[in-house]
Amino acid sequence: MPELPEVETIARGVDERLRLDRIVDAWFSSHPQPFKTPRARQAKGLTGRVILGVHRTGKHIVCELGAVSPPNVSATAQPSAQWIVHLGMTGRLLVTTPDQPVAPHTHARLSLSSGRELRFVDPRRFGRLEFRELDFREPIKTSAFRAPGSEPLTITADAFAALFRGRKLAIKAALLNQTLLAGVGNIYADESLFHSGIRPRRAAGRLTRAEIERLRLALRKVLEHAIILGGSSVSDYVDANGVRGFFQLEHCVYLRTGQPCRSCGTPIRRILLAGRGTHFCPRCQR
DNA sequence: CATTTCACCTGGTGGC
DNA sequence: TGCCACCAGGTGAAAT
Repeated sequence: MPELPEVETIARGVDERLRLDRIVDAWFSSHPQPFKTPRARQAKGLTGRVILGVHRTGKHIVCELGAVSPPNVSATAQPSAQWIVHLGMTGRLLVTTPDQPVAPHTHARLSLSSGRELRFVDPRRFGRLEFRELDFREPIKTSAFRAPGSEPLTITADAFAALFRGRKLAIKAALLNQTLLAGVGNIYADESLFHSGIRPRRAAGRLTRAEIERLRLALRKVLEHAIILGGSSVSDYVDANGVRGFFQLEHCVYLRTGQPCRSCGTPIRRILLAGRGTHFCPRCQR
């Protein structure tokens, strides 16, 4: 479900609603797959902590947590632990009231002192939940979790070009590699390649400097626009409040196989690349 | 090392 | 209606 704009939308929603709320109880499902940190350690680590703030890095949602005691209830307090949520393909993170029906495939329920709940729901169980203690002797900048790749919203032209230099793999595969760029997935890879007029199969290292810069700017623009529209709801994505996004209405190629290109009318083509459905306009993209 | 393929899961859709 | 093939927002391990 979730790429950078969807994850950003969810993180902002959870931050707005749960900042300075306190976790009073934690329940987890019996399926082992979603738990990168064992359930018992997560339950023990989370219970009693204050949520100081929630943000996104790559496709990960990071909840900054304060110490259990003393009850430091200030958003500027130093975090002592983190709860890291990766949504995989079908994960949802929802702020609910306890009386709302529990959806099938709910794997985590955090009860909060405000009376609300934070729920993690994930039918396919590709998502992951992780709990980390932070070393208080280290500055927060070095101890905080960060996704490995560069952030596509802020990367410079030189750094972006350097990612692809000498690489023989397809540009689309490079865009999906999270150790290069953090947060780009199948939708925004296809859409940004369309807007920069580049064929997905082109070798990353053979793009001209001008093409690479077009791609960087198109990618940034598409991601920023998608964040403003609350992400893409292709089938079932919703934000932390259960609200669908609207960027799917702006898709030019993704899941538009056979439909006319919005720019030239040529039918959109679908190929398989890096194991993923890949959509492009054979006329607009060279 | 770089790159490609596949397994991990459930659910929805469309053809027969 | 049922059955089956195929498709779906991701990623990490294994193979090449």
